[in-house]
Amino acid sequence: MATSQENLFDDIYQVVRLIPVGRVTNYGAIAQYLGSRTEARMVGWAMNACHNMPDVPAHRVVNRNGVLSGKHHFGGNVMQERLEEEGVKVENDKVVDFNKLFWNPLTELL
DNA sequence: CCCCTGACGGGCG
DNA sequence: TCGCCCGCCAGGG
Repeated sequence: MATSQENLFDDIYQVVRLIPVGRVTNYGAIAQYLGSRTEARMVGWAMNACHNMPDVPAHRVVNRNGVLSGKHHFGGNVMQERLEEEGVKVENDKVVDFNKLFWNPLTELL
């Protein structure tokens, strides 16, 4: 513990936890919000380690196309059902009206 | 030590 | 508008 890397991961989880219900965001937005030190891939990588963080709504994080790129990691269509349960319509593994449901930490959070 | 992959994104042709 | 390539960081073989 006390490693700067964990701090970075925790920072990513922090932002993801701030995502309101019924809203979705993309990896690049989180990375950009944290700074250039983080890249979209790193966010995804952190999400891969979020298995120890049940409070991290990783299902609300999709790619810039609004596609549930990480749904495969949730197992079956858990990610999709999770989003629909929160009021987010998902069709063809893609978030409907992703443009409207998009939550930008750089704009809405800051 | 070297190579490849990965829950991505943006730029160029 | 669609398709392809490069870049970024980290972990595994």
